[in-house]
Amino acid sequence: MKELIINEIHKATKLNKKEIEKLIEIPPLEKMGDYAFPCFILSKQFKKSPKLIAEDLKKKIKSKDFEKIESDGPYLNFFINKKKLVEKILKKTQKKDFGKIKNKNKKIVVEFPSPNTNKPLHLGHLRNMAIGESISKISEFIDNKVYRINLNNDRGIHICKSMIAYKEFGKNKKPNKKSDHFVGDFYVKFNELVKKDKTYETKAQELLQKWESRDKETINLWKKMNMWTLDGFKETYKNFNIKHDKEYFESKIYKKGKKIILDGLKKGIFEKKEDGSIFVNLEKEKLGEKILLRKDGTAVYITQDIYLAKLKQKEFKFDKSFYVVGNEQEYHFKVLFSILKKLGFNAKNLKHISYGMVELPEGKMKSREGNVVDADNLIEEINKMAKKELNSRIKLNKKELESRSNKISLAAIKYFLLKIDAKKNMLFNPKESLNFEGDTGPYILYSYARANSILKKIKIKNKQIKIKNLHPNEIKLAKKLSLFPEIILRTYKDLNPAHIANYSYQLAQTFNEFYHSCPVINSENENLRIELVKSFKKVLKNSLNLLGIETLEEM
RNA sequence: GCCUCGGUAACUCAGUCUGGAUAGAGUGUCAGCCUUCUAAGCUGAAAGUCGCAGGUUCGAAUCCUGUCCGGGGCACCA
Repeated sequence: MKELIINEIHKATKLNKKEIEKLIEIPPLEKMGDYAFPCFILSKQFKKSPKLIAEDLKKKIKSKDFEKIESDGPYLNFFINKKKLVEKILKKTQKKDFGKIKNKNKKIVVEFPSPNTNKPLHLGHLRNMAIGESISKISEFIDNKVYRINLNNDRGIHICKSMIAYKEFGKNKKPNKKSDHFVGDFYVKFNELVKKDKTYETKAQELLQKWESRDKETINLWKKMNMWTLDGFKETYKNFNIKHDKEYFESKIYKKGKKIILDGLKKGIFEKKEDGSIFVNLEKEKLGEKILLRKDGTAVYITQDIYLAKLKQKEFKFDKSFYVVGNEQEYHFKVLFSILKKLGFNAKNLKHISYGMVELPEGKMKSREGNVVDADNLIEEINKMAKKELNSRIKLNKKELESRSNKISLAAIKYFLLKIDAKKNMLFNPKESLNFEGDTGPYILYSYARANSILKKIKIKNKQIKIKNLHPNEIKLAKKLSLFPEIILRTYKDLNPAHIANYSYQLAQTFNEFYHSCPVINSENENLRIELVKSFKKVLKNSLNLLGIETLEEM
């Protein structure tokens, strides 16, 4: 359709086709037509006002392929045959691979959420996981092979802090609650202790040294507490529907990478200071100098990340590697990628998927002080809300209630976390953030269930579609459906799931308008509407799937 | 100080990449709609100096410059 318009304008104006394509736009209002060509650009060439040009063009272009062409001020508006359009869209949307971008066939590693193992996961991790999972799903949709991996930050001073508090107050107790929460309580406890008595800071440092010298008692406690935390994480991942293909542990790799640095030194990529420490000069990249090996020869954090990048390359032979990590580490990744580039790595294939913090009305979340929105508690709370809603409308057996409330609550949380542009900080107001009405996950699920409900009630009839008069909301729905591929393209380009989230909502909203204005069963356009509903279900299910959200046939 | 990301309705956010017609949603407020496919819904109303000031352009929320406010970063921490 668009090609036709381009050709006609080309014939009439001699503008080159690519330029015309760029100029053509979709008018803001339905009554202004389906496509518009703004004529401002021609006013110099023809030495006439754009308004007159639009009128002239209208006379010149007389194509039977359009319903009508109108000049509206400086715009030339094209009205295309709606019946043909809707038929075309239906055909397209019902193809199996609608929206897919094929033959990419790349291997992609996605790393998330890489938690510290001294406290349970919080809302920030949920945002991380929602984004990580969605990016993975989108990559898979583009026909890539995706490996989800996780790097556990299971050593270091923060771990020792929880350990100190446990030694002091734990009395060798075993967890009497979800085990990662049990460990996290000691982390909070430590920070209370340190406020009163600064020597605890030193004690933690000493414990870290003991740990590094492989002191048996320390290692055993560390193993025990880490296991508790990791067990807890496993349960949270499961509840949030996250699975990893591989887990890495910082404790196993933190000393590695030394050889890479020494080789780099030999090749002159890195430099040595007088005190013996090795650093990289990134002044050219405006990133300053970065130490890679301490003067005593030990590795720093970035050293292991250099090693891990190489290890991942060896193990997965990836074409692309995504790091889903908060925006406070943007500098770290800039430095990391620059170093890897110097080492001959194809750094273009590495990408930090940066996202903003989740803030509370009172400000930043602080695990240290315990004022965080805990991941498990939140999931449970929202689940309760969903159950209450369900119980108020319908009687269900326990299993079905569990299954539905589970999907609804996860949809609510994931949609809430994904609908906001990943790079932006977002606000979580516990009192009002997660309701089930309006721009929410449950609203979208509801529209899907309604669509299903229609299809359940139809009797099978002849499939031939005869379109009588089209209702504006039928056209609107069809047009919205047809946008799916470009949304996918944009999402993949920006690696930002928010585009799909917003599209899903708009699609659901458009469907609900259609639902109210266009009864399906026994209507004049019944067969057409059935096909529209089918397409809607298909496209919405795909969209939600890309957000890691499961649909419900009934709600 | 330097780097970076934000600032759009009372609140939470789209729209900025790729400039275009009357700047859109949701929440909240107010007013309607359930003997008809699920009211977690729909319709309507009120609500906006698009932080501010310049510039580019026929045209700027969108591009450029400056500036103010807020977040984050600039470790031989992780």
